[in-house]
Amino acid sequence: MLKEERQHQILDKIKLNRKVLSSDLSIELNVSEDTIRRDLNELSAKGLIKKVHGGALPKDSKAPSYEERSSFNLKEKNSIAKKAVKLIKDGQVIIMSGSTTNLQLAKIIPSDINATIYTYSLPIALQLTEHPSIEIIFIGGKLNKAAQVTVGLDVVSSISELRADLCFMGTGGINVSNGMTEPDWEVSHIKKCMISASNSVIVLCTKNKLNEVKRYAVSPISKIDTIVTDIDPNDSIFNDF
Amino acid sequence: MLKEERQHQILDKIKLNRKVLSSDLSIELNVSEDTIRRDLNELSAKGLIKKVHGGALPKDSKAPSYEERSSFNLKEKNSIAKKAVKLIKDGQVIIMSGSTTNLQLAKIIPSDINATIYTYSLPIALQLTEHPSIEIIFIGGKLNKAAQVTVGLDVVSSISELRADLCFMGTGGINVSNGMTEPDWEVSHIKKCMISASNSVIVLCTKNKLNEVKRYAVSPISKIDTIVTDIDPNDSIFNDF
DNA sequence: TTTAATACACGCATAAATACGCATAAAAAA
DNA sequence: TTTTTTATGCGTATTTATGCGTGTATTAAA
Repeated sequence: MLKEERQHQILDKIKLNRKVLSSDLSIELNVSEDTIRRDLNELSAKGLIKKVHGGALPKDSKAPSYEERSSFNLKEKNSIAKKAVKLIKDGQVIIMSGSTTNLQLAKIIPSDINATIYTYSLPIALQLTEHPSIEIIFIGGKLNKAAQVTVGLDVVSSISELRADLCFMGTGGINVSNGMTEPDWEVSHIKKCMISASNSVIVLCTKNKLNEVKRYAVSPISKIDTIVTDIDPNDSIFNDF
Repeated sequence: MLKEERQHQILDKIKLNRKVLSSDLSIELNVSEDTIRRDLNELSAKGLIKKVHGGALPKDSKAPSYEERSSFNLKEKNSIAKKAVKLIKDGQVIIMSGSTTNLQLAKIIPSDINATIYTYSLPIALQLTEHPSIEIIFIGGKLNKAAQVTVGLDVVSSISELRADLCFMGTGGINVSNGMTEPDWEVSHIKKCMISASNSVIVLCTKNKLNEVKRYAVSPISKIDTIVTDIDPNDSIFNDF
């Protein structure tokens, strides 16, 4: 039996039984436990399963939880948020997409600011409940558990009916020729709506997203009014822009 | 049984019963208490549970402000939630109002239950994102910061368009002659909608709410299918019902 | 407070699982 | 073909998981 074939069977079995033992597999597939272990280690390295002592389990389906991601690059995100918050003027209507950078922004909005904020992100809405004067409108729909944001047609149609002064959004990637891009189709669609609903579009973007290109286009660079980043303004990376 | 498997079962049991004893687990999982203790210590080191003398408790991870309110009458609320969770059948469509008792309920829904849950409460939705299989639909609208729920016309009209099997709701007060009542006009209106959208209405109600009467009527007792409380079924308080 | 009963941490022993080096077999490339 | 790479199995040293005994800490009862 080919190695690849065998590994495929292992994956199937894990999917079916939610657990496998190296000892069982060794007998079942007529190879030594050593070989099984090597298989499991490879599959684990590819992130397809979770190797444990004695066998393997299905990989924790949840992509790195929201909490974990929010601590990654926290310093940069905070510095971006600090710059972005200055763009908020009293009395504005604002749409915020769900990103950890936006969450940082929500945390630091000065308490004397009055504004109406539309969002479809659970953590951002929850954060904003601590602000004394901001009016929060939550955009309902089907919840994406991993990202803790609502998605789907309801969200799209709700946003289409809005009119906002500002819109803060995170991004999957951005560069000069492709503009803003997202890895998820639904999100890309929602962001298109956000852009057409807003007078001014502000993209919050950490260094690592710059010059990244994802699968689905959101908007050409020309439609973006402001990009806030954590990069030195003299950096050569800006030559293109 | 694999170590990881066992630890996962321990976590499930803590989630369900809000407490476990090392001695019980030892018998139940067929390992020595020593092993159980080592498991509990590991889970505790990972921050997943709180180890105490004799066993372990769930680790509470919510913001302290909300926590304070939740912890009032927590014991009673939890006992109500345990009874109520048994009423959930696989595949049902459920509406949940925003109350701390409902939040307790959301925490202990067994992970093998499949259901679609509509809610307009931020904490409940956030809690449900940790459930592996439940589909969550968040009902959008203007946010009430204190209660962390959406309110207003949007909510009313969204709920009116629904059809649900079950509806779990907290209440401001309930008695025989006035039925269910609420101190807030908007909330009373939303709850009326919930009732007409659901085939079966379940009211979760702590002792102190019984025989209370608030300003705005929601529903006569006749429209309520089930009341779950923390009171002894022989209590004289039930004579009227 | 003193005392008895549990629950606990620690060290050790054991068995199972694992990693590593090496030899060989199988497959692919030259 | 020969050479090179890859996959596999085996022996051995190491690591991990677990249970048990002992002394200590914690809790509850007297």
